[in-house]
Amino acid sequence: MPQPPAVARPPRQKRSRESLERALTAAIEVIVDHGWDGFTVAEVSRRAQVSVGSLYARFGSKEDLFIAAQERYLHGIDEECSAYFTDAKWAQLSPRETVAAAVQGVSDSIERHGGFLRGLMLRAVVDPEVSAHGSPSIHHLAEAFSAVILVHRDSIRRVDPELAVDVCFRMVFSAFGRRLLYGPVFESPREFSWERFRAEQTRACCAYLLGSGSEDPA
Amino acid sequence: MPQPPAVARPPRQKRSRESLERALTAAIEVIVDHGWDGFTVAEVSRRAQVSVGSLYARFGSKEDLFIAAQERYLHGIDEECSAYFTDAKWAQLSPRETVAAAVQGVSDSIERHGGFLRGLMLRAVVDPEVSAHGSPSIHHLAEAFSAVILVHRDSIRRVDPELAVDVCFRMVFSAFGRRLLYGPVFESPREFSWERFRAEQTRACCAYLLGSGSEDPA
Amino acid sequence: MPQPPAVARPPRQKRSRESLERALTAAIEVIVDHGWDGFTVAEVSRRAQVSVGSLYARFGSKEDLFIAAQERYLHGIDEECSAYFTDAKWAQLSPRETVAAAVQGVSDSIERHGGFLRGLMLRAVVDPEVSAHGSPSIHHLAEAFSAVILVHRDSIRRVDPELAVDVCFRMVFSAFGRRLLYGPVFESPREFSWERFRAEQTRACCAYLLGSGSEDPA
Amino acid sequence: MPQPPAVARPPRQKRSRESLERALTAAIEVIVDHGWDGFTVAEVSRRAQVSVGSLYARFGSKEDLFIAAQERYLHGIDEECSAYFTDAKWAQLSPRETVAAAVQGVSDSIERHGGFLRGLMLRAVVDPEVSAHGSPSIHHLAEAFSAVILVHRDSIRRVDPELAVDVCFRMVFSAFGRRLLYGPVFESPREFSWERFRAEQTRACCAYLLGSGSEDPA
DNA sequence: GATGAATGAGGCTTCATTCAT
DNA sequence: AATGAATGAAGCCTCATTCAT
Repeated sequence: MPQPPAVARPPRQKRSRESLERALTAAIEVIVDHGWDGFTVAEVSRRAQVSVGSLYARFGSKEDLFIAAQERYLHGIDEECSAYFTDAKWAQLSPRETVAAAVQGVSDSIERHGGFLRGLMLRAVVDPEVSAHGSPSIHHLAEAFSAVILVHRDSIRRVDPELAVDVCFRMVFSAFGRRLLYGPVFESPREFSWERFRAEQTRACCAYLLGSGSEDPA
Repeated sequence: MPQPPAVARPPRQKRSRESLERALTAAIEVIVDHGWDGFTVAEVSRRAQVSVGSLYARFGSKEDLFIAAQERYLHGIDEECSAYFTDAKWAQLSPRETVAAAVQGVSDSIERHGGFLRGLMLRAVVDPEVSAHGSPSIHHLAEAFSAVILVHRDSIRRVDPELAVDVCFRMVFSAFGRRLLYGPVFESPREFSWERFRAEQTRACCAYLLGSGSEDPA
Repeated sequence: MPQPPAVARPPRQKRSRESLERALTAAIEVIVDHGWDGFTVAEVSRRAQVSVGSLYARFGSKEDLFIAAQERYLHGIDEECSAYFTDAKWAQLSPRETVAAAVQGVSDSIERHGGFLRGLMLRAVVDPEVSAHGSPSIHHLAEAFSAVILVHRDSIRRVDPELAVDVCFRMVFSAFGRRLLYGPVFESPREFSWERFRAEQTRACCAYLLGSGSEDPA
Repeated sequence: MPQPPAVARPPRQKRSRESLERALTAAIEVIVDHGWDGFTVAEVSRRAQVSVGSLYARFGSKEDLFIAAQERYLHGIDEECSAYFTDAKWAQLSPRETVAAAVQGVSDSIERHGGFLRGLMLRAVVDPEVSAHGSPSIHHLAEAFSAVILVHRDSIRRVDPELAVDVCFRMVFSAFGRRLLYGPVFESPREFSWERFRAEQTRACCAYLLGSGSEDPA
């Protein structure tokens, strides 16, 4: 599982730790509320009640501040993800139910953290550091997703089940990520609710992984 | 099919048409080479050998210049897309081959125009005008994709074949679009070639649409 | 009386004269509608349906265009003024009535042409050419104002009646001019209607020129 | 009496207060030396030895900088005005002398601050904020002018002495303001010294307010 | 360490004027 | 002569980063 932030210079005193705390919280809020375009050092300073100078003392640059906020935020997601995917419930699910629940885990996570993820994904396109620091959390999610499904490895009708599950994860993650950034009618005028979209993704994954029997009840 | 650019004020004289041409070409180049961040009015002016004033005479604002470049570029893609999807070859393909070729059409288009599309997609997240002007071309592609596959409607084992094909398009487009923006190992450390990725997308679509028989030859 | 425009290069052909005509009319309209800030060469060109090049061919610079428009406009005012102040009616008026009518003449003229005069006065502060070209018309008005009042020279209880009348004109012109530019409550919060203001100006002039007997009926 | 500037964000440190000081001083100088047209942010920055960014940190916009300079300047005038009109001398003056001194107070103030007032008045025509922020100081002057004269209310032969005095103030202020902006021969070719002009204004006011006895000693 | 004022490069846009057609 | 496209200097403003206190 990804580790806590390593970017910021570690603070020694309590007061310092608190203001670092506020800085990260504020940075996240700014991203959520105003997106990357509204993410200015001055705005974070104002919200965090931490001086610009301190921010630079701690983070070195705007980019690093962003990355630290990102790590902080993703750390939270990681824990959520771990909690979701290590629950006891999984043991009792059928392959099909497992896929459904796994897809739902990914979908929910993206939907719930949409505000921040928008800013993050936008930035990751352009800034390799952001991309590099964001990747592990997604890998972690991918890993968890794969693990629960691969429990049913025998039901997977693919030569390379690991690969197949990986492909599923990519499909699902891409589809929801895209929807998050561009809305439901960017690629196609047909509108879907988030739930319906998830249901279809699930069906597609089942069909791909589990093969026959996944057709609609005709 | 989407229409040619309507954003720029039409020039009257030949010299003028040439410089408009240069402006659009330069704008596209700048986006390809330096992305949105490098897309400054001054830079386009320099590359196009067209004065800033002329750009504003023609496009009114930086945003409009971007959109005009976008329309110009997408118009080219639209034509490519139309050419690809209206070819005679389609008549002779099996459902499975049809899906494969359709996926490949989308995949190739995205790969070939990756440079520009990166800038465009990045911008579409934030600027609703860009999004609105970009959408039709993707809808056009979606339509073409759907049309060729729906020829084999009878082979589709879904209650709502139109919807199913739409979902496929979204999956494929999202997956390739994402890979374009973030590279092959962003979501998962497992590396894929573009071709392999396409092959798996195809399998997934076949499984989802065509049902049994789509398993790997075990 | 001031002469017609001498600034613009005289046109030879009819078509030319017409477009020069349109240019001047348009220039005036622009000043009236959008003030000096909206007075751009491009805007005049658009309204006049005369190319920018032609405007420059004719007027040499934006400043000269403005001055030509000014002369054209003021020429009209001059004629109005002449008409007003040479009417037969004056012969039958008492000194007091004469002052009242003269003040009204000035007041009406300023009010009626307020739209253009605002732009003109604003410009005259800053541009000596504009000031120099505008002056004669006001001098003309001053002259007419003085002339009708000086008919009653014997009633004027001042050592230097010419000077006294001149002072009156300045007072009246300044007061109305100022009101035109700044509105009724700029100098003092007490509001006046334009008519009331004129009435008081008249009283002041009468008091100053004609002396005792000008008090309010106590 | 109008209050000191409230527009600029208050500085916390000494260095800061000094540079704010320099900014305002420089802004005023620029207006005096080059008028509104020369009042550019860059020029103020240069003169004040204060960076553009600092100006914006403090004033938010060019307009606000102008208004802050205006408030600063007018505050000085207000104090001068208060000093002049609350002096003990007034108690000993006759009505006629009082009017003369009051007119002189207005006249001197306008003459002394001509440089700045030109820029200010020019701007007030076009910018309602400037107008609104300038008005109170003139109202203050009007109030002082009225107060000293209304001490002699019994000598004023007008039904409404307050109104009459107000009218006088407007006449005087307009006349001097106009002369300031346009010079002595704009309305009439007859040249006057500033003093002579003031003398006549005084006579006119006396005649209007005090009635008979104001004739020139024939 | 912490603060927040100061810096100034760099971005967008306007518009008077010129000049090729 | 007439046209209107082209030019580019100049203006306003933002914001990442530095640095005096």
